[in-house]
Amino acid sequence: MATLKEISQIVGVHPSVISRVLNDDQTLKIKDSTRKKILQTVKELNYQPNRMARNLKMNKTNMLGIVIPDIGNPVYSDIIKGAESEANANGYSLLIYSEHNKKKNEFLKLIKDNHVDGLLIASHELEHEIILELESSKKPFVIVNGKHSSSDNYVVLDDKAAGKLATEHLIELGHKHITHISGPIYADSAIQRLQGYREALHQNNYDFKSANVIESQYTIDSGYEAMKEIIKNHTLPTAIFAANILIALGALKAMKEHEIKVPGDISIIGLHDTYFTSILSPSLTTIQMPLFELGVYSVKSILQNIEDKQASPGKIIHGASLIKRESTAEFKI
Amino acid sequence: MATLKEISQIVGVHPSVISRVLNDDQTLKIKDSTRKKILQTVKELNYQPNRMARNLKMNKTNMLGIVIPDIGNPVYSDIIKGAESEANANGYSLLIYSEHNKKKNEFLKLIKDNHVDGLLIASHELEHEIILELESSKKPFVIVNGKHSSSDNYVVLDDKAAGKLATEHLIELGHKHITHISGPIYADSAIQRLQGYREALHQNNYDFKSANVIESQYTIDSGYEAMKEIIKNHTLPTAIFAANILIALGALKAMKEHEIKVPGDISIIGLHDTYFTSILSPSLTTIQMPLFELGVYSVKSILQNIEDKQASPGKIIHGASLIKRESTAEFKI
DNA sequence: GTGAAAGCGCTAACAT
DNA sequence: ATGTTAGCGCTTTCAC
Repeated sequence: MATLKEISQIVGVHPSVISRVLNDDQTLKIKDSTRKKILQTVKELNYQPNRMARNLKMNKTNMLGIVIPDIGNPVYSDIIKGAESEANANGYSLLIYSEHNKKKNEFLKLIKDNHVDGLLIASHELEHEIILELESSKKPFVIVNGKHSSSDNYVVLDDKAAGKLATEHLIELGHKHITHISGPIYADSAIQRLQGYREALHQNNYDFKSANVIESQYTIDSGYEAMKEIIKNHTLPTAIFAANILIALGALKAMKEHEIKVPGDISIIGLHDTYFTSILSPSLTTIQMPLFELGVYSVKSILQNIEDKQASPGKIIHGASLIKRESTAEFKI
Repeated sequence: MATLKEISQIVGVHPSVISRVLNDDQTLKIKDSTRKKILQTVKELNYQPNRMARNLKMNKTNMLGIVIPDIGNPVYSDIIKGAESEANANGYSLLIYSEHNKKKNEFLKLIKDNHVDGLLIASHELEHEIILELESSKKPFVIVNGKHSSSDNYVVLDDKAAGKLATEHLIELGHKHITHISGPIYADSAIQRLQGYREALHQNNYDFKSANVIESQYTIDSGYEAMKEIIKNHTLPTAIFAANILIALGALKAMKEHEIKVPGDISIIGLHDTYFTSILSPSLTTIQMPLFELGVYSVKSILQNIEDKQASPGKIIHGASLIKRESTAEFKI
């Protein structure tokens, strides 16, 4: 790879001039002929500025990091796509840091050793000390899809509205016994979705019964276990609102094993839509969330923070829409 | 963030000594007391060597890149997990470069500007000139899950064996009319899988008919179109071997729309297993491929190349196994 | 046992 | 209109 020095020797001009030409330095006065010559040799030698040198000099890597629990989770791939698209549009690239298989909180190194200029954190288990460390690092960060008591740097979805929408859909279909398989209660998203469920019940003069809420992780396995518990311990509900797509998949699996017909015996609606929900049999009714936009806005927020040196306040990305498919049907006695 | 210089001032020793202590320089002779003092202040100040400076000095980023067509594709997430795991085990991190939404061949920049020390390329559309550019860059690269006529740096799966296994399964179930929805014929994986299909037919004294092969992209939409074409133009087969999981999903969708029962009317087997195949109704019979191992080996190969300065030859990762589920059944008249 | 010096490739402020 | 200089933070070779 050619260096600035090499180019300068060929063109017969000082390296710094080349640098200024390539970086569009407006204050630079230069003859058109030399500029041409420079640009031509740069092109001929296929010159590419050395990123490592540039980074060191400018104290900037033009990389953003995104910390996610698991790269295989379809919810995150949509967030990533949004984040990546916005990052690229601004000359940044996105380093995806998947936490499965890593030591806890190891992601802090990304910031501490200047690997990235800013960090999106889409991980729900964030301890207070971690936030403190992040803040002391002076690098911008934003908590994506979750809140934390000790930080205002967050971007979330309107999970409450989504939970309400899901529950209202089941109510409109005439269901009286609606069970909610919630996410883990330490996650703000789970709390909000549960809250939406409660509000919908309340506004329709339904009693909220805590026995109708089963807590689960946001995983297939955990959703499966939750559904088995519902089947074992309770009188069967006629409808289920699963707080997450993976939970819904797990619940479907359990129902299939127990030969519970969907939607004949039980209707089910899941939160988050993904590319295969329409292919399931029955196809799954879902609440679609603006995950791409969540990623986009999170990056916007970080970039603004990088420029302004001050964090933007917490933000909610609205927009949750019902996608009615086959897994929910009218309640019939 | 503290720098070496700052530490050195506190400890009262030259920066270079600190560097040598931290990098375990065996030739360094130093008093135990000063070493202790150094390590202690390093810890107290939470010192982290500046990655950008280190990169420049050592001409090395300790990053590997992986170029994939689409981050949402479950096939790639397993490869990524394997690659990441092996990279991390060797002190490298993995930069995921998803090509959706990017200019073609833009990934070359990753290498040219020294962003990464080596590149895994899991993209099927690789032109000859790109290979040339890669080779002229002198950085290690490996083509993952695909071959290319002009390079020996590849790691592939045993796609032929997988295609054979899938087809044999259908033959054993008594099917006579087996249609193959193949991948795009410019992809080596598609050619190999088709070859496996042919071999299985041949060894069982079945005629190979080109009319029984429909070409598709490795996407849901394309698989859907391919299946619709089969339904429209041909006498229906009794079994289908889909060259890829997404193709299988698309085919399932088309069959569902046309009220074709699986496996009652048509049996279907897909290549690649993923987390939700068992949850589909009917659950999908698949050929599971060692994708994680593919990722692991690809990184091993790159790292060896970085050390030895010479590429390892092409390699096939064996291991394709049938996972029998509900979507395939015995042929009954 | 420790220090000094050089330099990776680039950019930015200041000279000429 | 172009050149000079300094320095980002680190590692490495050599000197004492």
